[in-house]
Amino acid sequence: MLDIKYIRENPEIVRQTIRNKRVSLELDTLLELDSRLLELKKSVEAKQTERNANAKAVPKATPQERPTLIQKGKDLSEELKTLEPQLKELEEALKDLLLRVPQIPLPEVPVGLSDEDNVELRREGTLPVFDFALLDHVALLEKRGWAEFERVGKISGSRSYMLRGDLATLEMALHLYTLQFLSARGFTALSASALVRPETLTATGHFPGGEDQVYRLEGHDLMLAGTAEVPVNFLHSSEILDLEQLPLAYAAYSSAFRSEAGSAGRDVRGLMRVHEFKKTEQYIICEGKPEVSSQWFGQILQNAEDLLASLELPYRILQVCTGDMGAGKAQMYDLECWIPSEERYRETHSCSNLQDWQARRTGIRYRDNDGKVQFAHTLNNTGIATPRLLVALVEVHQQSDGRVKLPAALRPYMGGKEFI
RNA sequence: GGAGGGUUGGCCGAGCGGUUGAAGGCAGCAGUCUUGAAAACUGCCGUAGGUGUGAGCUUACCGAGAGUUCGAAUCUCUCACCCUCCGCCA
Repeated sequence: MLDIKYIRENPEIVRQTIRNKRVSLELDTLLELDSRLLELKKSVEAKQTERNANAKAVPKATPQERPTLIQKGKDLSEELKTLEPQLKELEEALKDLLLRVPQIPLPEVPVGLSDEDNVELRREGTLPVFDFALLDHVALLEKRGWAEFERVGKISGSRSYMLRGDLATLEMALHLYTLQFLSARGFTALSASALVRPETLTATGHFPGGEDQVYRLEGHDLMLAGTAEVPVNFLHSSEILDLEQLPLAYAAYSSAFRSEAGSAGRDVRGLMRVHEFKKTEQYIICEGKPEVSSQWFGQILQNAEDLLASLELPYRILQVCTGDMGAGKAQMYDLECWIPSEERYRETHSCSNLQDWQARRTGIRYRDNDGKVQFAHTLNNTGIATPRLLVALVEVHQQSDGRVKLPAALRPYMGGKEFI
């Protein structure tokens, strides 16, 4: 959410952003609604002032004057009963539109229409060379008995899976490793539930717009979040924090649920795109200054890079363009890991700086050194998401005999084994 | 799932249908005193909006929403959450 005052004062910047981010929104409708609301509000408040003054006069009035005052109060109350709902309606309509106004991207963000316009910043790591016929992860997992795919269809339908044996423990090892890795860098580990109220998804910015991506529980006002960003963001909703409490850096492990509506036919096989996965997410709430959040952006990007490097996985970094970045984001980089069987990089991490866009929706504020209440900035980046990362891991580190060589960093978490 | 009790400002806590945006305390800020600090004393000290150069004026908000009333933190209803007991359960 942007400050309505900012929108009033900078309509052209906002208009341009709406265009660049390919958001469907009529800014003029919003501005017109805003001025109508302001006008109506003034007249309602005038009536309210009158009503309050009148009501205050009643107890002081003589018994003779009293009936007149009470009648006047009744009349005012009657008028307000028609005006107030109108006001409320306008307020809600304006809020609906305000929730759709995108965050202004940072100046360096490339303008573009789709993921094709994302800019590759660099590639890291060495691509593996195989002197044998490499297996894709599905073949490898089947060969090693590391997953259930077909049988699971009868349990949970398509895009579901079970990990078996060493791969099941490897998944947990990865998350434990990540949690400890981030804890060592000052993060607070969280094990979060993905079960959330709808308003938490509005607060993050997934709603309005992403409703069809989210599973909802029949008969309950609860949904299954697609990332721990959702519950963690709402942890501090409506709070006014002390400056000393910031930054809050969380490493949050949770299940993540995605309906994958609209991606039928894509990545239907294997572990690449599933309905339920496990993710350890980096989530930052920091002081609401661009230089502070930008520094954190660099830090959580670095954390992810260091994790991937320690897992000995080649990856590349993409600077995501305006058309592909999501309404709330001021800046976004994707990390993509090399998938040997596909001979291409696939997204495993998404690093975002929302600045105050999310904090405004959520009401995450703090008192600055002057005692003024400010909105915080929030950022998030994947730490590790499985099983997608397992795809890269087993494929890159596979051996000719079907074994997988574990990167040294993971061995302590896998009983010291070098191979599985 | 059943029964009961609760939800008030950063925290604790009072609150009769009218002069309460809310006593009192703590914390915080400023000042007096002091070489300095502490103590003591004095003052300030919720959020969001409108309006005004400004002091200020004004509106909303006492878990959320609706209602009764000239007037609601105070009364009624619905919901959410918290606590206690019972049941069930990992």
